Amino acid sequence: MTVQNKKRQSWKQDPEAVRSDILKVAMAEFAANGLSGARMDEIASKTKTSKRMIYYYFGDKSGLYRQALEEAYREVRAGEEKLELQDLSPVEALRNLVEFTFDHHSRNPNFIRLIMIENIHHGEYLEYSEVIRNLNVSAIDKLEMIYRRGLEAGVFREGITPLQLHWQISALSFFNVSNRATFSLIFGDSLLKPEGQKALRQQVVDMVLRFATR
Amino acid sequence: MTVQNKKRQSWKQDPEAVRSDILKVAMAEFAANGLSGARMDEIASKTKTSKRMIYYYFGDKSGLYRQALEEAYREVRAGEEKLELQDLSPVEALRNLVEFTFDHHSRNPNFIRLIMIENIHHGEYLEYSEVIRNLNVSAIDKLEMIYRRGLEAGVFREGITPLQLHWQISALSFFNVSNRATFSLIFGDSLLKPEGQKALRQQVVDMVLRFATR
Amino acid sequence: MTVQNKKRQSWKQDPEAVRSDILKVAMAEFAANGLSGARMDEIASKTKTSKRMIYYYFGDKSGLYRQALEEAYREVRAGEEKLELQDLSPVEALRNLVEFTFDHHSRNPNFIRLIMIENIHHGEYLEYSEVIRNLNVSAIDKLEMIYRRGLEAGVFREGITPLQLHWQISALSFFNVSNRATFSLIFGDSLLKPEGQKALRQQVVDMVLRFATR
Amino acid sequence: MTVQNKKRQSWKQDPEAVRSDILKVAMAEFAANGLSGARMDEIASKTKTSKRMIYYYFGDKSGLYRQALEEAYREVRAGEEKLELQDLSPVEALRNLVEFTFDHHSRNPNFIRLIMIENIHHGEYLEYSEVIRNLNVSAIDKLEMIYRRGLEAGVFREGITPLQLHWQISALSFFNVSNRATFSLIFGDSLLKPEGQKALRQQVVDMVLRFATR
DNA sequence: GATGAATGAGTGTTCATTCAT
DNA sequence: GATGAATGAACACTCATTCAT
Repeated sequence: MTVQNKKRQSWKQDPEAVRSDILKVAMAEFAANGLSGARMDEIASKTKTSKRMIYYYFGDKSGLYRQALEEAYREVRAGEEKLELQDLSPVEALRNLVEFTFDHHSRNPNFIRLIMIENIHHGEYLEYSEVIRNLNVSAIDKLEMIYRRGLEAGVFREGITPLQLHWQISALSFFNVSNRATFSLIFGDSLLKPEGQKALRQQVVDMVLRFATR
Repeated sequence: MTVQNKKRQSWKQDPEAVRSDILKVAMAEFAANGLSGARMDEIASKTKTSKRMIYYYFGDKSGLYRQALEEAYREVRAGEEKLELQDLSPVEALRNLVEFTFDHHSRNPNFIRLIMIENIHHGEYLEYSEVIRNLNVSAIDKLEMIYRRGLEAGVFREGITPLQLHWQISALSFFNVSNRATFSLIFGDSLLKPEGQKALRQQVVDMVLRFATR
Repeated sequence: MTVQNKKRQSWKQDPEAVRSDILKVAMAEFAANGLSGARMDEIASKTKTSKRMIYYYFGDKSGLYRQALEEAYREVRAGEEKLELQDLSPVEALRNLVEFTFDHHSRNPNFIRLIMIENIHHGEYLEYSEVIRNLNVSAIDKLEMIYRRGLEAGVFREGITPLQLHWQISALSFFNVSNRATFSLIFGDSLLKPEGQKALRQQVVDMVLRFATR
Repeated sequence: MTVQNKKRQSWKQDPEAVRSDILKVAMAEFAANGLSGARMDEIASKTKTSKRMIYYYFGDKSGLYRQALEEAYREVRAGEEKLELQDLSPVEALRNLVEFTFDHHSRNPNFIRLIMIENIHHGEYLEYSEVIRNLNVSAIDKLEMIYRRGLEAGVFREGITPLQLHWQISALSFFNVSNRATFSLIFGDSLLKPEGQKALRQQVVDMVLRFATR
């Protein structure tokens, strides 16, 4: 029995594993090279299965890309679900949420890159995906609750919406990953080093708290 | 005389105009489709000249992309030069700078998109461009001066570097353009409408000022 | 069923036949026009398959050229293997080898032309081919044996190496094909006509034997 | 006055120098890269003048190539004219002629390469050149005289024509240069080193003399 | 379900040559 | 005569996708 046969056999009769293997590879390739930059041959060769299976399961390149994007959202949001904030004071809950978001984005650069790529494509693939929109309300729900509790406790000021707060936290956390390449080329990598990141993180938290509190 | 002749004749022997025409088209095409997504044929057809001339002046696709990116930086930085802040109080100067950056990014989505694309490519084309790095110190210089004056006047707090301040202003202004597609698909377009943008702009200014002042 | 379908179907799923068909065409085209002179489109159109398959099997033009060159060497050396000399006296064996070489080169002008072309390219494609170097020792081996036997029998003189002998036989046999065009243009085609060739062949044999014998 | 102006001025009003400069560059480029391999831009840039002048003087690429080939023949034949053989014995004269031819080819590899290239092109450019055919009779004339004197003196044997003798001398001298690349790749460079060349030269002379003499 | 072979439309690039000044 | 700019046809090569077994 050849090596190829072995490889083939180990995946036989487990379609879900095949799908998942392909998706994992596709996410990495699309994140690394963009939609038009990624190569189907390259994706196939890094897969445990064959090109035929990609088309079998995902239809075409667009389909694969869209599902890779959905999978990326799913994974990231699954991570967010674990965050427990209800037992904290509003200020502490907000602090935790900001820190978590900052760290989370930082640890998932491929996710950030996929979102960048999707924005380059004007969100046209996200548009046809019913899966994704549902995944994102939770982020707002959490903020909604924290903000309401903070208002009631008199520690947050009025005139801010949870969506705006989410926008600001996202902006500061997203940019930290998305623009690393150009920013460090122009201004050096001092902000990318551990100490630089630690300071930025601290300031981002500080910034949001100062903004939200009275 | 055919249409082609007309087109040809009107540009003959004006190399700078030809170069500039090509660059303008290339910036738009690369911004719209990315590096691998953009088509040389498409760029050429939107040009007043021919594909052959693109190669004559820019060598290859990478060369055209790199110079389009450089040109984008040049144009944007040229806009920034006009900002006059020295006669304003530190707080007003900072407010003006933030407002200007926010508006400027908002008015130049193609510039933002080119930077996103370059980040997707890990900054590898910016890396070989000596032109660009020099263009960006002015942004920091302005902040340096404002921050120092604010410190001396006792209105700004210590422990912040101009580079960090620049990072934060950039993050909030950049994200507002870069992530419009995905953000509005997920959370609706309320923040993109004129009132939404007006509020965000106000909050970004507020955020930075609260962060920098005592 | 269209002509294209017919053509396609008859070759489907027989990779070795496809490869071989391409190589045969490529050898002829490169021999006729040189490396830069040959056209991939022309090669493809003379093939039973498509241009795309050439790239599938051979990578690029250089790869096709290199493998065509290798194949040419292989075919020619395969022909040489059939030569049986061990039962002949040293003089007769040498005579046979010279005659064979002269005739063989004469019957394989495309092989000669490919070698000319490769020399024009400074042997740079042969350099990266491990295949070829191994194919050529047999020619020397044969001469080695003949020469040694001739020395022992006292019919050959000392002071000649098999490699030198091979060089001389090759020179006279190679030039006869390689320089036909210019030589006949300048001096007429008397040496190319059957009688001219017969005389030259006789003289080449004579020359080598006089040189090698006491 | 710019450097370019200077360059231009120095050649003004000297068309023959311009022609000659172009031809020299063209010979080298065609010899190095072949007819289709050579680039008009490359030739022009190595010239002291411009591309326009090449087309002005030589019409097109073919014309330039043909005249470069003619010039190469002219230069080489001019060298041969200097050979004085009438005061030598027939055997010494023949020895000198062989040695001279061997050395001459060895010292003019570009000439050899141009002839190889022209043979690759089936001599089609030489065909249209009246210049060249006249240049080559002298080589035969010399041999004619030597051979006749040798016959009369009883030192050369009958049954050989001067053209055949020229063919043999040419073959051995030409191959020594033309096939260096492939021969040394396959069999090592021992025959190309000074000692190897010295021995070959000696053997070529030996070979021709043994062949021609009784 | 699995694999290498096959496809055609397109994609970036190059070349000899000519034009305008 | 001299020069940089311009041209279009051709050229090598690539890609997502499908077929045969």
